[in-house]
Amino acid sequence: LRAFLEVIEAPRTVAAGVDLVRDGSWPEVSTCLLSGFTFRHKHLQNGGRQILSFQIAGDVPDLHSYILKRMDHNVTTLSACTVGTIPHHRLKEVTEQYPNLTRALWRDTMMESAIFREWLIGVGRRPAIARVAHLLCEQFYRMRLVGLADENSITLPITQTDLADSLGLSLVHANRTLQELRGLSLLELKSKTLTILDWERLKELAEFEPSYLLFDLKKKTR
Amino acid sequence: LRAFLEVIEAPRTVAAGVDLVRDGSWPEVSTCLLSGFTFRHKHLQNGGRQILSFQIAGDVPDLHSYILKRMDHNVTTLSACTVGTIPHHRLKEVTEQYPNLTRALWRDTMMESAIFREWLIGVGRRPAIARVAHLLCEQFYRMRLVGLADENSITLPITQTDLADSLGLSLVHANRTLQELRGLSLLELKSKTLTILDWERLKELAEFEPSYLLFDLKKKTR
DNA sequence: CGGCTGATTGACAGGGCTCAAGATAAGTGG
DNA sequence: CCACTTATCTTGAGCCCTGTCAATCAGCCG
Repeated sequence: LRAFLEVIEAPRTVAAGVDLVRDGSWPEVSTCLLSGFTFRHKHLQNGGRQILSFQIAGDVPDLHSYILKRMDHNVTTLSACTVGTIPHHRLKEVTEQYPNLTRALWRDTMMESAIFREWLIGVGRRPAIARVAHLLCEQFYRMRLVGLADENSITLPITQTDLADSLGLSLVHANRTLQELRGLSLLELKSKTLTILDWERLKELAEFEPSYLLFDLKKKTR
Repeated sequence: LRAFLEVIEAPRTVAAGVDLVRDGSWPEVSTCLLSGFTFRHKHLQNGGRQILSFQIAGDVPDLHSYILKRMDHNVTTLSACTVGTIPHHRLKEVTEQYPNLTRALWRDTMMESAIFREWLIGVGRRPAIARVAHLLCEQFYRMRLVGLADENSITLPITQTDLADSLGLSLVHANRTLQELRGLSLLELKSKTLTILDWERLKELAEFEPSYLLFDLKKKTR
């Protein structure tokens, strides 16, 4: 871990809405997100956009450019962020030296893969309300895991447009679905803050089963 | 690579429709698919099923149980298969010894991740016909890459039910969409064989851009 | 020749989309 | 701190893509 921290160069701040990496590019460095939010997304020919995932502090949103070389989507800041740069050649050095570090990064890739699978399940088979609920559960849970949550709320600078583009919904429908969740007194999402009002019922509605976010823990929390 | 092949134990044949690994289990071994087809999938409470990906010869469908320990979905044979077993402890030995092998496996994980992203884009933002077309393009292309394709056809033992569950469609709609593609003379899918009739038009309809399936190739084929 | 699994069809309903305006909130320059 | 601009959020209306329900056909196998 120490070795990994060593290869992070030059932390800098970036404003919201800035592309960190572009679709189709061949980066020589990866980026470690130290604070703030970023998201991956891709634009389609028909003008649509699909958001693929959100990253929080500690994530390396474009780690895969180290392995796959070519970016197949964009990474953009959702809020103002602090990011550090990791040159690929340095990454190569430390991963060859520390197999444990490699395994940790690989695990990170695996967990992200698990999140993709969960999203796919949602977009493919869950009705809109469960989809929205699930995404918000996931976000809350992940941030709680790394200590970025208050008792029952998190900072979440996601607009309804972003939500819609993440879940394969239209903006209008995302809005109405959110209103429905609000009407059920399950949660509140306004001014960049998500507040969970009834975790148990929300979890049930979303069919949220957080084990995919945990690593090697036979015991589940909450 | 040689080291990797060494750790594959006891190849055996498995009939179609058999679960290789179950959701929620904690396997001690992974499986290498030597011939045939498998797929990952997960069942939902409401009776629905989402297929997450298909594997072909050479893939390790449950590699991630080595890293994440717990399976968060099932892996089932789609056809009769030959599979080899890889004990996790052996995998640990060789990956610690050969960083290049680790990188190759990691890359495999990354590429699968890229495929998940592509599926997510499809299910989230593409209309049914493009979704079906895209999946079939992908399957054809991948099999061609590893030499499992004829000039313009591949063996593909996918039922329409499977197709529907992969793409977040209903069986009925999958059927009609397939008929539409057939009507456009773009492809043919019957008796476990997919035949591409007009690759260019199909590719265009699907917005299929195969670069996400390639590794470190600046030049694209076809 | 029954018994299955898989493919098709028809009819009908509904969840979610599109179009089009407004209403709010947030951000900015002066 | 205000006027103005822009981003976000809401609403209403109408329709269409896709789902559900229910049968009917077709192919394969013992």
